[in-house]
Amino acid sequence: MTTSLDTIDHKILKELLADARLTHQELSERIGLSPSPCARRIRKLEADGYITGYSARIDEAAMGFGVSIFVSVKLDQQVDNKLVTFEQELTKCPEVVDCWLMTGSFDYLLRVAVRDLNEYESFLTRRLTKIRGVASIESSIPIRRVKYQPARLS
Amino acid sequence: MTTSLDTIDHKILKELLADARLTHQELSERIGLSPSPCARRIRKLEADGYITGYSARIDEAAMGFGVSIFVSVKLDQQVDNKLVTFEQELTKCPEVVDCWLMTGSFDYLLRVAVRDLNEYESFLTRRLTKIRGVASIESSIPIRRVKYQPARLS
DNA sequence: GATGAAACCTTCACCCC
DNA sequence: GGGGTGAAGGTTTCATC
Repeated sequence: MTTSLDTIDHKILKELLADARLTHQELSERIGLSPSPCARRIRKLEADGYITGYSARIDEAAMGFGVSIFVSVKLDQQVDNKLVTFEQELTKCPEVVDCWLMTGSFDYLLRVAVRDLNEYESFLTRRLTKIRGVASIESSIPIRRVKYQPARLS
Repeated sequence: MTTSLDTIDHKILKELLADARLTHQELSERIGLSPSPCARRIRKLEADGYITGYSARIDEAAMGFGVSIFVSVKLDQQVDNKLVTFEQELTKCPEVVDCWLMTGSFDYLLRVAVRDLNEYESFLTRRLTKIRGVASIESSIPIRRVKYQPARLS
């Protein structure tokens, strides 16, 4: 099923990462191939799981959610049902855009996107601290995103 | 230029966040509109900066970069040229997929995507610690991504 | 916001190396 | 195995209502 990727596949991924709405024709011109093998390769990259979908890039600030906060969360116990409860509740929160289960001194690292610090306060007091098992919370405020790639390619 | 978004615009953004390659026809069926006003609204959302582009979602693990590490970096001084140097060097590193300038006890928060911990070690020793002004580094290893949305919509 | 026609793109069978 | 060609069908676009 899955063979390893060659140079052309890498070029296709790079172009589609930059612009997913490229037509097969334009893509084929950029990588120096005709449209039909191009389309075949894209289908294979999708079937093999290299490409999992396509997303619009949406400007969070334009949407009114220009403030991001990183939140480190510690639970009182790392037992399975506490983790499950926390994750279920958290998945429901639209403010939480990214969440990782961590090793080390904290259990979860979250990125929360909010309108302003008032909205963050109500998220903290009404939602996050209300989840059973949450022992402590530490907030870190970023100034600016310096670099962002949705995924590493090379 | 920018008027606020109505329900239909929100539906369009939601659908394009989930699948950026939807045709205008299919999108119009899902939101209950005909294709051409649908296309007009998309162009307006792009022109007004709500949609900044379209990306393929690429599976980092499939690409061989299945290990993510969060790295907190502190510089010896927060003077402007140290920040500029650090950011320039960092932008060149393919391993660094996400980087934020932070307030508080650390200066930068990075997410690094690597093949394995050996590659991470060589990134640390050969690249990150070689950048002038880096005073200290703390690595945190995630187990699993619990939730991920490229952007908050509501 | 809808309609319809022209231009464009995708797709597939088929051919080639 | 992979890349190219051309024709059929579908999609986008634009003027128009």
